[in-house]
Amino acid sequence: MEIASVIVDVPTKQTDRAFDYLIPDQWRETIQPGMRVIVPFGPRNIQGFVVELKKESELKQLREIIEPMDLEPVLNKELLALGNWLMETTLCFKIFAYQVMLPAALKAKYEKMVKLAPGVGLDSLPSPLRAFFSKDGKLDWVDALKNGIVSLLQKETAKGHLEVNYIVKEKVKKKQRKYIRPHVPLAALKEEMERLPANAEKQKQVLNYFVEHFTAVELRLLVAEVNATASTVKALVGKKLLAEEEMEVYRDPYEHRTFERTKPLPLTKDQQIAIVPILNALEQNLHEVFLLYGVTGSGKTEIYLQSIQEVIEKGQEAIVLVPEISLTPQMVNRFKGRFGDLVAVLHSGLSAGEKYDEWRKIQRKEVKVVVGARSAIFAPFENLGIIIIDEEHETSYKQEEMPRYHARDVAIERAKTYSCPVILGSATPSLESFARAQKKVYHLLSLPSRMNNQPLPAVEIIDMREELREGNRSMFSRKLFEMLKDRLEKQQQSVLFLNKRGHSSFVMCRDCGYVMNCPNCDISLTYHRVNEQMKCHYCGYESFVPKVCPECSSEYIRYFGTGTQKVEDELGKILPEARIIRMDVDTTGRKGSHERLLRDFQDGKADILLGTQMIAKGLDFPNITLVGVLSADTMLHLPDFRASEKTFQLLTQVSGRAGRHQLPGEVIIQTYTPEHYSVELAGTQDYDLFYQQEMMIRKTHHYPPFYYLSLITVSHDQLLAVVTATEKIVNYVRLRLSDAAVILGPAASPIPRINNRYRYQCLIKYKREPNLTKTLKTILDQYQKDTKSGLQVSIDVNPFILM
DNA sequence: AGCACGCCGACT
DNA sequence: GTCGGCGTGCTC
Repeated sequence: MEIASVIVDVPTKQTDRAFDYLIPDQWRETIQPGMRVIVPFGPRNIQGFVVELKKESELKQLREIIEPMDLEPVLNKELLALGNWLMETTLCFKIFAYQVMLPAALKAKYEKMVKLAPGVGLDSLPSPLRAFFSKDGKLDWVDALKNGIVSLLQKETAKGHLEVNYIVKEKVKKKQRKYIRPHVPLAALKEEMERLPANAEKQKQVLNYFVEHFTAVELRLLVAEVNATASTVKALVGKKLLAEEEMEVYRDPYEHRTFERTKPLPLTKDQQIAIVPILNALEQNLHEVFLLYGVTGSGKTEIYLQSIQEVIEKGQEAIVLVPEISLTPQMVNRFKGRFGDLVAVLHSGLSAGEKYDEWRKIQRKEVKVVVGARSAIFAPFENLGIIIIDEEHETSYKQEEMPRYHARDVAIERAKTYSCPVILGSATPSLESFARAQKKVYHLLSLPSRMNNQPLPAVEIIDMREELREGNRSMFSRKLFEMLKDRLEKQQQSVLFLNKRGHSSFVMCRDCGYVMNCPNCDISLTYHRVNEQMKCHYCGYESFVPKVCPECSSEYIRYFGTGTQKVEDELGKILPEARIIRMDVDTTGRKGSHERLLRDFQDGKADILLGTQMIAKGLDFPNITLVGVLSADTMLHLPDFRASEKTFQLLTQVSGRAGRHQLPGEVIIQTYTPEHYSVELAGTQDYDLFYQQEMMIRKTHHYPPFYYLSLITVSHDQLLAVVTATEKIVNYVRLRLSDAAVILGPAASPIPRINNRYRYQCLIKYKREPNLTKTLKTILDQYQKDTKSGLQVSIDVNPFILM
C-alpha cells in the first residue's frame, strides 16, 4: 500500500472529497487510516485525515505526504465509519465530521513564515527588509502584513533570496516532564559514588538518592529533594551514570481532590424492576434503547451506576452524557466516587490541554467510563458496553453548528455497531422519545415514585395579573414574599429561578413604544449593565443607552424585562436581611466559581439562591424547602413549536429542587398565563396528561413526533436575491418530494436579518421521503459550489431551533 | 480557505 | 509601457 486517500482540512464544497498522496518509503509501514498527516496542498502545507490506503490512483502525478502527525490512528475504523454516517445524515463536510469527533487540541494551527533562502546573506536584501531578518533570518507572515512589506517580500521571493514556509503545528502539546533514572546497575552506582572526588559533594548526594531510591524520578522533584541544581544532575547524565527521559504526564483537573468511595446502594422495589431488562440486554449483548422515565429524585443515577458496574465487570466501557449545565461537581462526584480513576470527565470547563489529556486516557484504555457533555459521545472506546444519556430531553444535545448532529442519534448509531444498550433517562422525556416508547420502539422503564417515598412538593400557581390588579407592581407576588420571609425566619433555604440573564433585556420608550433594534440584524438590542451598553447578541453591535427616545424625544425610555441583577437589587430592598447568592453567566464566568457558589450555598452561607437555567438541574441540598419561579412564561411566546414542552420541562425540573430530603418542599410559580396547559400541568406535575395534550397539538400542526422536519435557510445581502433563490429551492423541493410532504415557504426567518444579510427559509415536514437526502444534497451542491452569487444556503435536518 | 493566474485602470 | 486592482478556478 503506497497511496493514501486524504481528507484535507479545507472546509469547502470543492475540496469535500479525498485527495490521493504517495506515501514516502520510510512511512509505508507507519501510515494507517485514521491518522492525521501533513500534506502539500497547492502552495501550502495542511493537515489531513487518511481515510484509506490503496495501491493505485487514477492520477498519475501524486505528491508525497510530508509526515504523519500521529504514531497511531486518532480515529479507529468505527469512528471513521461514524464520520461517514455523520456526513450523510447531517449533510456536512467530511472534514467537519472528523474534526468534531476529536478534542480541539488535535486541530491544526497554521503558520506562514518567510526566511532567507539557504546560502543567501542578509546583505542581498534591500535595506528596508534587513532589519526584519537580522535576528534569526525568519519573519512571521502576520508581522509582514502588519508592517506592510508583503510586496517587497514577494519580489525577493521571486528573485530566490527568500523562501516561504508553511508550518503545520499542533495546538496543544502533550505535557512532558523530564525524568531522571539510573543508567547503570545499583552496584555500579554505589561504586561510582565512592570513586567521586571529595569536592563533588553535590554529585555524591544525587547518586546517593538513587542508591536509596533506585527508580525514575521527576527532575524538579529530585532537585528539590537533594537540594541540588539541574546542572549537577546534568553532569552525572554526561558521565552516563544517570539518564534523562521525557515522560508524558496528564493535566489532571481533579488532581488535588479526593473522592469518597461509595458502594452500590440497595435498590428500591421500583429500581429493581427497572434495572432487570437493562441487565438482561447487557448479558445478552443486545442493542436496545431504554427510556428510563423517572420523576425527579427517583434514583435514576443509581440505576446508571449499577448498569455501568455490570459493564465494567464484563470488561467493557461506558459513555455517560450529561447536559453541560448539570455537569456539576456533585454529578462528577457520584461517578468518581463509585468508579474512581476509571472515570474520565469531559466538559467545557476544562482547558484544551486538560480535555486532550482526558481524551488520551480514553484512547489509551486507561479509563472505562467517560462522563461528559454532548461531544463525549465520540469517546474513542473500542469495546462499548452501554451508552447513557441523562436528561434525555435537553436541547443542548443538539449541536447547532456544523455538523448539526443530535447526540441521541449518534448514541443509537454507535450502540448498534457495538450491539449494546442505550439508556435515555428523564423525568420529562422529550415527546419524540416518549412517543417511540409508546410505539415500543424504545423499551419504557418507569420509576413512578421518589426514593424514600417523599411526596413531590406542593406547587402553587400565582396569577400575576391578579397581583397587578390588586396594586402589587413588584416582581414578587405577596404569597412568594410571605413565604420567603417565613423561610428566612425558619432558617431554611430558598431558590429563586429566573429564565433570563443580564440586567434588563431591552429598552423601550413608554410614550411611543420605540424599541432599540440592531441596525444590522432585525432583533432588539440587549442592555448590559456592566458597561452601560446595548449589545446585539447576533452580530456583536454595541451602542450607548439613549437618554431620550430617538423617535419622539421623550425622556420616558425604560428598561424592560427582568434580569437576575435587577431581581437581586429588588430583593435587597424588600428583604434587606436576606443573604443572596446570584448565579448566572456573569457570576460563574470564572473557572471554579460555579462550584464555589454552590458550596457556599450548601454551607448555609446564604438564604436565597437566585439564578437562571443552571440552577434548574442537579441541585440537591436538604435545606431547600422553597422554590420560586418568578415568571413562568418567558419562554412560552418564542417562535418555537417546542416552547410549551420546554416550559413544562423547565417548571417540572425546577420544582423538583424542593424538599428532596426530610423537610417537605413548596413551589411557587408566578405567571401571566396560568391557564396555559404547560403551566397548569407543571403545577400538578402531570407528565402523562401534558404528553397527551401536547401530542394533539403536534398532530394537528404536523410537527414532530408525527412529522420529521428539515429546514433550509437562505441568506444574501439583497432581499430580492434571497426571495428568488428560496422560491427556486421551494419549487425544486416540491417537484422532488411526494404529495404527503408539507413544504412551507419561502418565508422570512424569525430573525429576518443577521449582520445585514436577509434570511429566508423553507420548512419541510414529512413522514417518509426516500428522495429527501438526495434532494437536499443537490441543493447544497448547487449553492455551495458557486461562491460568486453571494448566496448562502444552510440545511438543518431535524432542527431544534427554527430560526 | 488560500493562492496564483489573468485581464483592465492609474502611474513612472 | 508597468504596477496592481480583485474576478475565476484549482488544489492529489
